[in-house]
Amino acid sequence: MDYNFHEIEKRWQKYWEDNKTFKTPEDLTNPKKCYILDMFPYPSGAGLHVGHPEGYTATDIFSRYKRMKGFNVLHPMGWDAFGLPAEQYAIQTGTHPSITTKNNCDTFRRQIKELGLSYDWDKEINTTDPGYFKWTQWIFIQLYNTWFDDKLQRGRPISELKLPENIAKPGQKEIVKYIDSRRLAYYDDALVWWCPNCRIVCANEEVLNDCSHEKCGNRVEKKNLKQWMLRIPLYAERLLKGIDKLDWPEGIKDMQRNWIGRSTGAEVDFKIEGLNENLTVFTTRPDTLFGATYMVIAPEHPLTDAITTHDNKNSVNDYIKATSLKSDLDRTDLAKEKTGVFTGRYAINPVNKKQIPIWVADYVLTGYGTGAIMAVPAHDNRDFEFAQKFHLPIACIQDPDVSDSEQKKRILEGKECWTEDGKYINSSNKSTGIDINGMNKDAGIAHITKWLETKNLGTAKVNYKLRDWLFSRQRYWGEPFPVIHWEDGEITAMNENELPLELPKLEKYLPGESGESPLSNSTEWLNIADKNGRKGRRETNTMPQWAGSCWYYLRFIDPKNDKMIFDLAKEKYWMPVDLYIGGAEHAVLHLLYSRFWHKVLFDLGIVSTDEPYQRLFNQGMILAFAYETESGSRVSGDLVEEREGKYFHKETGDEMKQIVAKMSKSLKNVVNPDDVTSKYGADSLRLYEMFMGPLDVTKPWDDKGVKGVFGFLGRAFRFLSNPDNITNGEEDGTVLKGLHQVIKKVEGDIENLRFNTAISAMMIFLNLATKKGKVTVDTACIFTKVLAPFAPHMAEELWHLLGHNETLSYEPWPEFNEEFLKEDIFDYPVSFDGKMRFKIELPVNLSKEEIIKIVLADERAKKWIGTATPSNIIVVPNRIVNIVIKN
RNA sequence: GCCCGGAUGGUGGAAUGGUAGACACGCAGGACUUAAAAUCCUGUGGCCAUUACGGCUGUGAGGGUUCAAGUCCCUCUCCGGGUACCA
Repeated sequence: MDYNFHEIEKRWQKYWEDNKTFKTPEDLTNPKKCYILDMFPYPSGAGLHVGHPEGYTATDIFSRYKRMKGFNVLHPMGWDAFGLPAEQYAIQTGTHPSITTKNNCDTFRRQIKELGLSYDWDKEINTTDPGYFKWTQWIFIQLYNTWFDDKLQRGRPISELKLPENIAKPGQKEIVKYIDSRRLAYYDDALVWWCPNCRIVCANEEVLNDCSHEKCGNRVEKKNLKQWMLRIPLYAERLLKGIDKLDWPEGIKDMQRNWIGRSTGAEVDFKIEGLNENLTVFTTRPDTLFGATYMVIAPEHPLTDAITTHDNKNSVNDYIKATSLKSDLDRTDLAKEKTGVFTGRYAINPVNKKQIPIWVADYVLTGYGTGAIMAVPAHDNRDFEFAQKFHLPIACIQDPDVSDSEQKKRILEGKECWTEDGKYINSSNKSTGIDINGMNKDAGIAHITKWLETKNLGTAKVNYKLRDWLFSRQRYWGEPFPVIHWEDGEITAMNENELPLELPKLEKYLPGESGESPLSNSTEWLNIADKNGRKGRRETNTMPQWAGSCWYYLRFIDPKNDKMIFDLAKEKYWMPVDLYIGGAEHAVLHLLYSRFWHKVLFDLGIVSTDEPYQRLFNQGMILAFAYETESGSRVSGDLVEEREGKYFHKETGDEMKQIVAKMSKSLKNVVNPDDVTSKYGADSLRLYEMFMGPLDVTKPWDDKGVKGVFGFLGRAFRFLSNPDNITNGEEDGTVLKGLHQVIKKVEGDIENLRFNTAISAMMIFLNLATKKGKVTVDTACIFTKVLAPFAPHMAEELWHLLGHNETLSYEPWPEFNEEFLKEDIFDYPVSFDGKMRFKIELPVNLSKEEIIKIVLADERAKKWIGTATPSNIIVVPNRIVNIVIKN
């Protein structure tokens, strides 16, 4: 029978839909549950990309396999549908983003259904649906009403926050200020990039190196806007510790650890000459205080103005202005030369009372530590570079552990920087009574930190790179904040029963005059009054796209619940997510934000687990072939033709080099899954994407490769659908062995997400079976079940042809029998000095001595040994024999 | 600069420290066909032989550990991704 995939796939997709085959079980008593989650897509206007089905197929195989293993499976899909493109389309055409979004979701849903993915469509969610974002807003209110108890290391309701006496006395204003300073969500000024031409706030990535806006080319500037911020650093320690328990790729765990960036050190107070203020720095190397020869503060440091002396005001102000125009990329480029200006003022180094100058430089950032550093040029590369440029003193205080005497001399003279360990020198002072000379780094750090603490000059301190999360956007197409700004300055969160706060319909989607979002144009929506006539204004910022994706996995559990965020019993049953697959681009931001929200919800008793995603896997990007000329310029794919394995430019005739690059419109190398399914079918697309290589590596798409798996599916179908090939009675020994090998291999590979080798094992079995020409009904049924998670449409069809009336989606997964896998004979490779020379078949149960005896008696062994005497013979049972001759 | 990956035939890739190149693509030859497509069969890392189911060589480069290294360790080169000069 021909492999008519069009007909087969259509029929079974309809069957699954009509019968709701993949409906999530309601029975919560089955102890075996598996929650399998994809990173839900942003439904872009371009439709599905071949990158989407890669992860979706992987989770689908896993889901189908787990159902056959008797698990209750939750496998949902939805849309992360707030976002910029729909808003920009609205600005251009006036089409409401909800219309664009709906159309895009319809396309995505159709395309996904055509891939035969076993989602429970009753669980579909959409982040732009008021029934969904009602609860996103609700979570925001929870964050707003939560503070972090440092002692207990957990979030607690704001009502449980005790007021210190000195706060309670002065009055209501002080109390509000104090409480606001402890909330996880707060409202404050923050700097953002602003394009005066487009009247719009720009993301970092939209700002080019020369500070121009990539869309219009005009110069952008920094602007202070009121923004909502989330205090994620309070959870830094919890987020860091939680990583250890997770079954995630080590590389991703490392990236999260580095992002949180815990470092231990000390805060040290420096007296400022002529000011009644201290300059506090954070340092990981308090041991190098004796080498601190100057200080640097960030241009934005709150004391910059006070510190700068009259004579230096102009140069410092000019410098601050210049810095504000630099892009982050510019400022953080290490290759760029260091810049800075002297403030005219000095601080006093607490360990030796020496006067050291205070400079302003943009290599010190205001967001990290205290925004000020003590500079130790002899032992820090950046400080060294800066000191050399501005001729600041360099004092070496460590005798370096180097053998090269020339290098040692240079370091001791302050002509080279030394950042490794060494015994301290020049590190004692009689008046302060401190002496660490002769000590090594660890002892030095401990000693000085203790000294600072006893003298009240500093404290041991843990610092994190993780910064407060800027949580608002000046956009229309996002979740409105459920808060009201009252005319008297009070900010209140809306009541739960007033949610959701929906977006108003607008005539125009252009942003407001002063950088406010388009929502500021909707006066009717914007202005409200309370029952006492107090006037208030709604928040015009909206939430970032992260908001909806931070918690969507929770809503999938109970998406239609309009009374609660979800049913608690259902949450308890399904959480945590057992397998989460998506792109590595979310390694830090989404996954960290989401863990943060989850931990807050856990602290508030809303969710039952401390972590949301137990097992995570990142799929690799799918690239495509592209072509470039000898000089390296890339050429659109439709201008290139292949002749005899080489590639030529259609117009110039030049030979082109085939390279691998990201799919892009400009290279015309985007592969559309619809084209593949119409030509080869969904099962072939699924199988190819899994057969291309390991799931986690980036790999190039090759249309020719689809033919390979298409051929395999065709052979399998033609062989198994032909009754002449299916027999009754006993199965042949080699076929039976091959069958149990493939069951075992596929099972292990699915558990470890190694689908490429699982597919190759199935190919090997099919090659074996077709060579034999006949298999029994049992064998055919078992192989069909093994194939089912990968090529579900064809498997259902074969299952039906083999005489079954029900779907095989819930048929028990076949069990392999070790008995059939046992070997009597092993073909030993015999190697000499590690090089394999010949093979010899031996019974598996021979002793090492017997094996040596037989091997040495073999003519081929005699030839290789010659006149030499083997010095050693290694026998690894059922693996190898190695005869050592040399020496 | 720093962090995380990676480098194996013409191509995608396989290989618990134990036979390098499974499986597939491509290519070559053959069968079927008037022909082509489809399908099936055979071969296929390179070099030397082809009298031998012979030899030599081979996993980015160079060292090391080991009876044995694609795999472990060190140094280097190149490529991909991330990036916030983190004091």
